[in-house]
Amino acid sequence: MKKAAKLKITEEARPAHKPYSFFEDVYDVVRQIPKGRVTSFGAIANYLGTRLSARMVGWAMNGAHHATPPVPAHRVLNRNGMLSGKAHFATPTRMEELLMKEKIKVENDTVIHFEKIFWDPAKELEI
DNA sequence: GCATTGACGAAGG
DNA sequence: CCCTTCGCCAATG
Repeated sequence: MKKAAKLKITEEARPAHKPYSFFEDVYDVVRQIPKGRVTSFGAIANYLGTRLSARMVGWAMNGAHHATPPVPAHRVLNRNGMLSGKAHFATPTRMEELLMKEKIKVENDTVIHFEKIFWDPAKELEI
């Protein structure tokens, strides 16, 4: 489901009690990341058609905490496979722990074999 | 309403 | 190869 999220943002605005559709799109993609796999902000942004707005994906994750159903934000890393958002979790080690549970090895705040378990929505999901 | 700030990323020096 | 700058755009002061 590739849609003009960018346009919907400005159009639908946000009802406050409801998140931006762009955010929902991000959440939707993140929720579809297979267990044991990870992706990057850029990949998601690219899938949504806003390749140059990877920051927005990160910003979207800000609301992922109170999003329902829950969003596995720990599977989203920066392009280097680093746990850039671990500071935003309940505890600084929460993100790493969640990844470890999925057999994903983390070392020095970076996912090992990142390219190997990388999951590109634009490629794996729909095109 | 302008300025600053990001869970980013690519390009330039 | 490391560091800086710039683009992107919503949110916040």
